[in-house]
Amino acid sequence: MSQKRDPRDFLPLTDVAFQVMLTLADGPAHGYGVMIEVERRTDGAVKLRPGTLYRAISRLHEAGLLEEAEERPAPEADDERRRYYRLTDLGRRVAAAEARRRTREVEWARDAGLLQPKRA
Amino acid sequence: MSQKRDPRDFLPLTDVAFQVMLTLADGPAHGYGVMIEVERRTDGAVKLRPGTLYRAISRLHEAGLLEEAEERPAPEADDERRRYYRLTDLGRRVAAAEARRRTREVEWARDAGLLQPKRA
DNA sequence: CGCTATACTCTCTTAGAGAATATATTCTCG
DNA sequence: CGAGAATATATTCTCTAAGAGAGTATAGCG
Repeated sequence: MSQKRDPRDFLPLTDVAFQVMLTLADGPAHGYGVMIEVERRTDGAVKLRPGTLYRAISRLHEAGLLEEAEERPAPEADDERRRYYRLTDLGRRVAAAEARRRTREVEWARDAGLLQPKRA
Repeated sequence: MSQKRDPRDFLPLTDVAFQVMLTLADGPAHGYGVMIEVERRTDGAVKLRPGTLYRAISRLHEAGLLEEAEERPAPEADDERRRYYRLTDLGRRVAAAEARRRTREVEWARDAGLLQPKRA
């Protein structure tokens, strides 16, 4: 039992959901941290607003793709208000499937001449 | 004047919009053809419904990313009901920018260990 | 006191899902 | 051959889901 659902049943993920899961794939993080990290990584191009972020998190939580992490950083580096999340096993597989799907999209873009060829 | 807008102002594109533009990047196509082609390329994983497709087309059209093409296939291969579209120059640049953005996402996914490394 | 960090909620608008409408052509079967 | 089914094609409508943006709340820090 437990999880017999096919990761592909969850695809395609929205861009926001994928960004959140990508951040969590590096390890547990808290909501505000995800917000900052996505903005940093995308050079400010993708900006998660609180309404967008927290609702995305709660949807992913309900879908069983992420869960709250109990382990917390050492107290001197922590802030007790934070709520940490991490990907579930299913979540990681879904994120991987979505990454493969997007890889194919990018390859089509390359084939269509929208990108530089892989190696000149 | 004409087009002085930065392609990045249009990002991020939704997945549907990107799929449509990716199809048109191969050359002009008509609505129904795009629908079939996206479904084929994605092995049925992404299914464009009429309501989704035609509204996406009309949004992209209003935004100046695609335009109607006058050239049509030879009459014996044509169907006069069809309406052909093709990317504008701006549209092609926007699609390319989106493709680069998505390339970066996929690279993050790889760095996070969600995908097989580039070359074993 | 005002700023930053943090979480959460509310409303408004946009986008996608899915079904329905319309019509011409082509295919199939009695 | 002719009727009816299926296909090709475009468009519209309503319902739901998702993102935008602003606002609320609170604690700590300089």
